[in-house]
Amino acid sequence: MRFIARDSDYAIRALLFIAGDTKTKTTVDDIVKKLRLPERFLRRILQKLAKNKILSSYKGKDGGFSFLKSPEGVSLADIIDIFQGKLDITNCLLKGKACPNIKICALRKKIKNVGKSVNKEFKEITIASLLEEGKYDKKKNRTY
Amino acid sequence: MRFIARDSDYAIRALLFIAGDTKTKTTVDDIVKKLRLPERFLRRILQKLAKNKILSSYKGKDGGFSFLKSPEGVSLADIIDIFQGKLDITNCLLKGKACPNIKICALRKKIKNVGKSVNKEFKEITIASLLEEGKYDKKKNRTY
DNA sequence: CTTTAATAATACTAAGCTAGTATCATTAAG
DNA sequence: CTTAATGATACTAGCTTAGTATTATTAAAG
Repeated sequence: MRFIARDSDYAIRALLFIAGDTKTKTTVDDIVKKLRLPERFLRRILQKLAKNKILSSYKGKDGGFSFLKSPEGVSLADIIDIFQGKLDITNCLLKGKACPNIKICALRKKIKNVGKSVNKEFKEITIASLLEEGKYDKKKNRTY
Repeated sequence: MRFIARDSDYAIRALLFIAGDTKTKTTVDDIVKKLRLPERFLRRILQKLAKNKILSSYKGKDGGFSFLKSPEGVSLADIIDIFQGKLDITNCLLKGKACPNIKICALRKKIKNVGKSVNKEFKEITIASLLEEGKYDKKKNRTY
């Protein structure tokens, strides 16, 4: 089972790059050159991040992307929510059909609770916190 | 994001039925009639459960399925593992390609930990424990 | 020793999802 | 008005999911 889809993953990489960038506006080309991600795909990802008020986008010459929310305010939970949907979708798969246990379902309730706790943990992982760890690694000559 | 795929879901329903069945061997037809699940699909699911030593299968007349492990020993983690693969697959999606942060990845380490704790919680949800709750609901005229 | 009632193995398939690509439109600076 | 950026939208190959279909095997019972 995979927690992180490719678009979420690329989004996080890109956000880390933008957060660590010295320029006030970062272009898609800058990110692509550094992170070697597929350009058009990344464009759509950044567009989605802009639509979801994570980034601001600026069209035209000297355009690019910058954070709208601060990196402290952007968590893994937010990203996963945007690209993969809410974590706690644990609906009954037989809904509508003749399900013998339609009224309550102990299992689903339990899973929902697990989903909630995962969500809580993911909320604590922010772009800012990851960037901090990234800086630490920079000393060892590792970049994010 | 979905935690439980359809085959896992059907597997759990079927296991709950088998665990609660008074017969020593339960046939696929019995389960299909009661739970209204797609027969051929369910067959393959039960075969997989047998291959994975969760159930014993008996061919021929008077054949059917029964628990090999006890229902106490079969957890949600086991089922998900069988049908959806291990929970903590958080490999770097850029592995092999030129990844700027190939050596360590703080994010992935964190996610791996979340995966581990989910796995722990899923290990505590057993067929037996779900059956207990089912029995409680039976008093309210609800069957599993 | 054949019929019957069960599972086993394996191949196939339609629909939807994932991870992209391609094209054209819009915008703003200089 | 050219250039350099993003925006919107449509398309697509390959994979995954949720099944179906077919043929083989096995064991009990008459």
